[in-house]
Amino acid sequence: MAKDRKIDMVMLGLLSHEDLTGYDIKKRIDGVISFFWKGSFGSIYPALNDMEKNGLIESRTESRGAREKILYHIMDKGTESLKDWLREEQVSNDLKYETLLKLYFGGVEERDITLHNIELFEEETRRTLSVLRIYRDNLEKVLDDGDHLNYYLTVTFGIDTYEAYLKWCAKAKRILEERSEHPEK
Amino acid sequence: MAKDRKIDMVMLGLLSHEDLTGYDIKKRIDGVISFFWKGSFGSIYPALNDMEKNGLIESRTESRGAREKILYHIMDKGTESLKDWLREEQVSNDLKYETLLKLYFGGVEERDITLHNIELFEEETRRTLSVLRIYRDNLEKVLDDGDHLNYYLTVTFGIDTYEAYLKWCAKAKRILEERSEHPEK
DNA sequence: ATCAGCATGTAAGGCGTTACATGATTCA
DNA sequence: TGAATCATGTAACGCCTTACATGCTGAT
Repeated sequence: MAKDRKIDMVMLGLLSHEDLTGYDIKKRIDGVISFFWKGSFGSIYPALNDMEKNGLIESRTESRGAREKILYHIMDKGTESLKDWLREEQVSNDLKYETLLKLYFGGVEERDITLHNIELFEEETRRTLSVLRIYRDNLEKVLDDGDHLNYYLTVTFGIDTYEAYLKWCAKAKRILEERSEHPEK
Repeated sequence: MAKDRKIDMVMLGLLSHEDLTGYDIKKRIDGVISFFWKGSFGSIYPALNDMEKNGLIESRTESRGAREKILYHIMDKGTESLKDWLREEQVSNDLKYETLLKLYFGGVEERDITLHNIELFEEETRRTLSVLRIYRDNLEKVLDDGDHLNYYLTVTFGIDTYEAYLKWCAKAKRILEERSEHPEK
């Protein structure tokens, strides 16, 4: 029955640094975090309400003109909950690579299709990689701050794995092309 | 409203080679496939029924003694559906790395915790890697067959990225340890 | 005999997405 | 004045997991 909603941890993590609105949280998640975790308004707002009911966070309303916004602040119980999660041994890295599914079952179609799908993946990887490198360059300047080191390591994880993806793409394309030119009987 | 249940494609992909029971499918998914896609009985059996209703697959009952098993066979409509999916440009690679979430927000806890979490990830990666290498060694012997090439490329993707993970782990641990010994005030 | 593995399912519930609904503000 | 962005939410629905329920078979 253990509640297992990781979006709560994402939000507590963000709120441990500053007070934010649901909308702010969404924007933050759409940044670097989206590389390894995603979240929509439909999951953010209900989760914020739940967490407030459970005393993990607290809200206050601020108005600028007629417009109101709801800022959330983390409570001690929220910080504890975040720390407990960090200390849990068990993690689930749930990876759903549709690209690999298509690669694995690509044998039912012509080899060109597989090649094309790899190229699509390659382009997408290249795009993400260039974004991650910008994040890294910015983080490198402020590595002295404790939190920034964590951010930096996370971003380099992304860069290193995406570079490995690109190397694999080159190799896979070469193998597929070789086999197309010199098909075994 | 487009049905987007990828487990259908996994099952059609498996059934495109041989007739299988739901139980067989589960076993296959728990093999190499589990590295990039997962499936439980609770998702497999209902999906098989849906696909039969939609004419993508067909079932027949075989009995051995008093025991019955339901074997599924792919129909032309199923093969077409599989091929259409392979030709679709749009893919979603949905990666949820809880490890990276903990790394990113690890700044609220002591550095030891982050280090420990990296070590847990490293061990897990090492375990998976050794399994993937066994798959690769077996596939290398039968590369002449068309489908095996696809399986081989998929497995090498896993190996290459997992090796990159390990390299990153070593680097990250070194950086964290350096910073702990010579902390910047 | 007993236990692991074969074999098929259902029920409850959690998590999440997309689309919808609403309205204010800012900037070109 | 119109579009983009700020801002908060709900409703419907889809997908999946876990746990439960059941019973056969083969090997030790």
